[in-house]
Amino acid sequence: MRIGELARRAGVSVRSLRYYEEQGLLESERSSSGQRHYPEAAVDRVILLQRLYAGGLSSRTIGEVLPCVDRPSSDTSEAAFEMMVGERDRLSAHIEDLLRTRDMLDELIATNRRHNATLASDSAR
Amino acid sequence: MRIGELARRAGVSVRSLRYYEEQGLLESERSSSGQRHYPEAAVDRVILLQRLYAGGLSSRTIGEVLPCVDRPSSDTSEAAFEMMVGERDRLSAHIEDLLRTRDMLDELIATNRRHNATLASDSAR
DNA sequence: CTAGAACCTGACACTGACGTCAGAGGCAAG
DNA sequence: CTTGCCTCTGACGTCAGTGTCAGGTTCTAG
Repeated sequence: MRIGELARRAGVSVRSLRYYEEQGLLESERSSSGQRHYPEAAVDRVILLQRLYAGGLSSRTIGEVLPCVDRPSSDTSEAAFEMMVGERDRLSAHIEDLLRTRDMLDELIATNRRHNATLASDSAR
Repeated sequence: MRIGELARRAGVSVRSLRYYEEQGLLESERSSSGQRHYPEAAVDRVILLQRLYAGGLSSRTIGEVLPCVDRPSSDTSEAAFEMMVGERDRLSAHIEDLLRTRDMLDELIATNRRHNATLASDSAR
């Protein structure tokens, strides 16, 4: 398929796909006229990339981790595996932090609700 | 206290504090010579700001939400309260997304471990 | 054949919370 | 008074993924 279809099916912009290729994260075959062509599998690949980006991994980090995805065997660099584990831990810590922030927001919301309820019952008298 | 001490105690840079003030998120009294002075409470205020930033809120959004923190009563704009609830929901969705990403990473890690274990036992024969 | 959609490369714009530097003034200790 | 550290304003730099525009080529439907 060509880049436009891939973009639609993976839910990203054409610009992003070209960027991923530039970063070495997505391959394409070129037709004689220079247009990119992708296999079916590219859709899942792009979705995978999106998920890693969503996890806060940078292009560089994704590039260093991808070998573990493409060839999950011990000939895959040990460093890539360690990197992946490290990113998982970083992500876990980040999630914990976000949970704390959400808890704080929940407390603020509850406090506001209480105040409003109090004022409402006051004015109802 | 002056800006340097506040920065140290709240664990942020001096630059950030000035930025927060510029964004209307942090007040300071100025000495006759123009230096900023802060009360004790500023430490907690800055930590609160950091937590909101950590939650992915922008300066503008934080500014719109702060009234709920400073004056949690119904004279606080309804919009500010809605905004806070909206941000909580956005944050929840974001956390869910990160959890999915972490699950994916865990699967990848498990797959790699299995392959390595397999190869190790093969080579042991 | 032709119009229009899709594609190409290259490059600059953007966002936002800062880092960093310059040049100048402020303040406590010796 | 001076040394050295802190602070001030103002302004430009950064990063990274993506938007967007320009100017040109290619594909496809009719």
